[in-house]
Amino acid sequence: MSGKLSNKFYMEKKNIRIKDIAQLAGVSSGTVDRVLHNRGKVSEEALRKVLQTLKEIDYKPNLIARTLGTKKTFRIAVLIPDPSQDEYWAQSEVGIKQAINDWHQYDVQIKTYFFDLYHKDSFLRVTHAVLQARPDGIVIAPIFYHEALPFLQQCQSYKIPFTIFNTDIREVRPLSFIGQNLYESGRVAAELMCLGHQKTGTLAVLHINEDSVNSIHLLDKQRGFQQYIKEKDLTGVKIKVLNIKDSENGKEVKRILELLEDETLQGVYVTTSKGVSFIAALLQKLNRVDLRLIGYDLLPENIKYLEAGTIRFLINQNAKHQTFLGIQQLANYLFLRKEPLAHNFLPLEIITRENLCSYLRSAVPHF
Amino acid sequence: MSGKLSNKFYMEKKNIRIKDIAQLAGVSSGTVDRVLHNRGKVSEEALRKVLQTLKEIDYKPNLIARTLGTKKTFRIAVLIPDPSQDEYWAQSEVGIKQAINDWHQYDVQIKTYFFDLYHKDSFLRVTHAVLQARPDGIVIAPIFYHEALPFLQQCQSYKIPFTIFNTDIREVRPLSFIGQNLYESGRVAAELMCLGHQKTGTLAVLHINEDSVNSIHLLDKQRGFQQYIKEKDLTGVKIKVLNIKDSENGKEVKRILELLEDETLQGVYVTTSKGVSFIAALLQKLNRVDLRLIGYDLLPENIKYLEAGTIRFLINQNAKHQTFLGIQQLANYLFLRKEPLAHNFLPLEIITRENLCSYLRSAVPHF
DNA sequence: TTGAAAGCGCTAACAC
DNA sequence: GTGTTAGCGCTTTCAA
Repeated sequence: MSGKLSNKFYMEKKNIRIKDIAQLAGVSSGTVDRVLHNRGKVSEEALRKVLQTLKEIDYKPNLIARTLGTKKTFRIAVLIPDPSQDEYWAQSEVGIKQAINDWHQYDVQIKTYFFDLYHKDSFLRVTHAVLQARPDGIVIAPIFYHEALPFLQQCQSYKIPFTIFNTDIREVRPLSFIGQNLYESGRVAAELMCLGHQKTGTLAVLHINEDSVNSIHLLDKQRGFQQYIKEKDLTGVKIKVLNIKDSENGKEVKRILELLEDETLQGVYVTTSKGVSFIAALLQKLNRVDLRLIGYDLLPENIKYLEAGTIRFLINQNAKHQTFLGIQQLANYLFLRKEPLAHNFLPLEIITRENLCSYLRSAVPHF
Repeated sequence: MSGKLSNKFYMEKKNIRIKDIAQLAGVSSGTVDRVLHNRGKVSEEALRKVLQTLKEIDYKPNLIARTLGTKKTFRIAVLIPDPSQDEYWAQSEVGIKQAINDWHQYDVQIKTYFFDLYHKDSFLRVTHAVLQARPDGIVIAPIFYHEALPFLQQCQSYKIPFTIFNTDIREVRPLSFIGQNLYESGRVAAELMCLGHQKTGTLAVLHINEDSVNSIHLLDKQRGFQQYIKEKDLTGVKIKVLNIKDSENGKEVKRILELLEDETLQGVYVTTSKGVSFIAALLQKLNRVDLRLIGYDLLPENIKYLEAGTIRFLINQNAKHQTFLGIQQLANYLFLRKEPLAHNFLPLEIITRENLCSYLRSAVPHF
């Protein structure tokens, strides 16, 4: 340290190793290791000495060496709906693929399990298969609440750590949850809807093509939307809520058309990622592109209408990032013992025609 | 592979090691290593054999083992303006601190060099100090173009890799550039400005408290803003551009006040992060909060006015993330030999009152 | 209960 | 030119 004054960085000392601690404490490195991981079998005396030196210095283990030392290979199961059924989940799968790519070389094996987006029994089958496989960790989008709950409780009793994304389940304590605050999401939509608009007229909230299971969550968005309007004291503004189970169904389409014919209608907020392009198509046909249309996610169809100007705003839920992060956190936990944050609420990204390509360009970070 | 059928993951094979390649090619692992890093001293014959097997299999080196094997400690110099002079650069420093924290345990030493935001000679002094220290890599915000250029060319001739962030310098080929597309940034501002507004009136573009050096870049924003208006064919909209060198100066303030008294004024776009809170304060005083005010960055002052509703939109340049990413990419390059993308244009994040806290909550990812 | 030692996959120095 | 080998810091096994 004294002889290298020409080196601007000389003040940085090398990290302390287990060996150093052992030396300072007057024990062997094996004993230090046992203390660090309290694997027992350490005498009072040795324990005291090691803890003492540990207190005096700031030991940060070399995670890389640790990783190399433990030859254990981890197996992670990822459960999401079948990507071929839904563009949103197709994006999620992209995140999985990226994570697989990142971790492949380190004996972290990631296996994907798809279940049918519309059939709970398919989900149940998959969860059974996962439990059979006894993975070291699980990453899951628990969109079927009632079926997911017992499964996750089972995981807990098996001591299999899991991270949850997309849909929160409050009853279980996951290693971490990754998602967005849906209430705030609704508020953001309302804010964008009202910006520069007149203080009268009708706004519509549409829940399209979603299972009733999910609608619990969609109600959060709706609440946020309504609450914002209420707070702004926009008493001249009426909010119509429509629940469209099946946009292919003629009767349902008729309800939508009726809504769109409303002369006082100012804007439409679609709470589901797959619903908004359907409305956009209708608006184009009806030549009502003056309406302010707000929806979710950078799905190919949605992007098309955003670029065309029919959709004004998309709030990005970033399924790719959510999924990637979920796996990343679990793998880091297993592999490097890094505890993730319990709750990771991703930012509510506002996408417009003009900032769209800045988002399309920027990939999920690789590490 | 055959005996473990009960294991759902059995099909995943273990990663190939150098030793395996050596065996397959019928040479020693030393030779394989020499080929992989083309350190020469390999016979035609051996080279051929190794390359052949390398072609047949998909070898991904274990970066963790490599890291542990190379005992080299890297030294990275980071150059930014003095954080105490400017909140924007204070955020940048937060990114540095996070990176230091991440890399400390792996013998990647990061040293920060601050220079005076307003004095080029201070920058020159700092660059000399950096060159003296001969770091293994440099991360720099080259806000003084004419001074930075020769410095970076010097770095190139010394073969010191560097990443650039915040301000692009096209003449040199950095390892990577991290920043935003400023032209698009201006377009986004214009889009947000026009949304739901009437098609007549005046819009103001204000460059506040920036050196002429930076104004080259601010002009990009201005161009984007103007171009958007032009494309929209908003012929009734007039754009006033003001260049305010010093918002403390009475004369300059007067020019601003004159502008704000303009009855036709609809909105103000401030291209600099530190200028917008000054305008916001004025608007509050003049009780002209109906004006749409758009600025940059989540600085404490700006956040205050965004929450109050005086600022409608902030476009986030995310100095923290830019800086963190710059260091991250350089360190990964030195340490793990991961080539970053040459250009990393970060997304143009639109911040409103309602999505603000979702952004404040989400930290720069740690890895 | 403890220390010694092998080994994780790779790098780099060193003989031959 | 080539193969061998000693680490990197940690975990884990095995004697003692």
